[in-house]
Amino acid sequence: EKKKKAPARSRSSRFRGVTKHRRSGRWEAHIWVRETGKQVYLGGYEREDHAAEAFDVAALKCKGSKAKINFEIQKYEELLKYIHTITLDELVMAVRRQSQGFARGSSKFRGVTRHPNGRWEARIGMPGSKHIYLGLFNEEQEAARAYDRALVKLRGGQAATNFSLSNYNEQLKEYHLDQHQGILANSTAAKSAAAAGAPPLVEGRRRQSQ
DNA sequence: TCGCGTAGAGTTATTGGGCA
DNA sequence: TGCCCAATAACTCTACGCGA
Repeated sequence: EKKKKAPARSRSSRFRGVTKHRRSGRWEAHIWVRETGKQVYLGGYEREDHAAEAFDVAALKCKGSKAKINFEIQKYEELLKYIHTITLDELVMAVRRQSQGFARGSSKFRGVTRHPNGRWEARIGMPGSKHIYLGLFNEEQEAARAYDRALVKLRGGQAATNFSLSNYNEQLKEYHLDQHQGILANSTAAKSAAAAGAPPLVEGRRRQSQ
């Protein structure tokens, strides 16, 4: 659980929905989506006005022509026709693709990077700037699948995989098994048994992991 | 060539100020 | 008072490069 204190706010940009990134110094656009109750990231930009435009487009999709935007609505007349034909998610992805941030990465898959030797390296990030190395692959897709499998094992249904989650039923089962065993291992009974020198409730699993 | 460490950047989650 | 939104901390991903 994160506990933070935010200092007194002062707007970093003259544009609505635009903020300056603390570390990179680049401009980012965000919008609050009432339907989901969540803030949506719209991408990182070199120019403040480009970020403002990204916000405007998303605001027009969310709130229609009544939205409070940074520029004149006439600027988006052509875009408005297109905006109505797609979902908010699609719009957000399209906007992000146009941001500089989306261009990072030599692979089109998450968790996959190109090694200097031309092969594809898969690795998965862990809290505390740690990473799990998953291996080198000749095919980009292979590396992406390796990443997906590892991610599903770690996060289950919450994993943001490259391919459909239905491809990873085995890993999902393993994840649920781990969750269940974790609950057992953390239970009061298990703790008191462990304190008394009793063997763990899930010995088979422990042996497997060693 | 492989495996890994690390810095820097992108993304998400959370907090709290401000306004209706 | 509650919601919207800006700010920012934390997390995650990727590029780069180095040693085995």
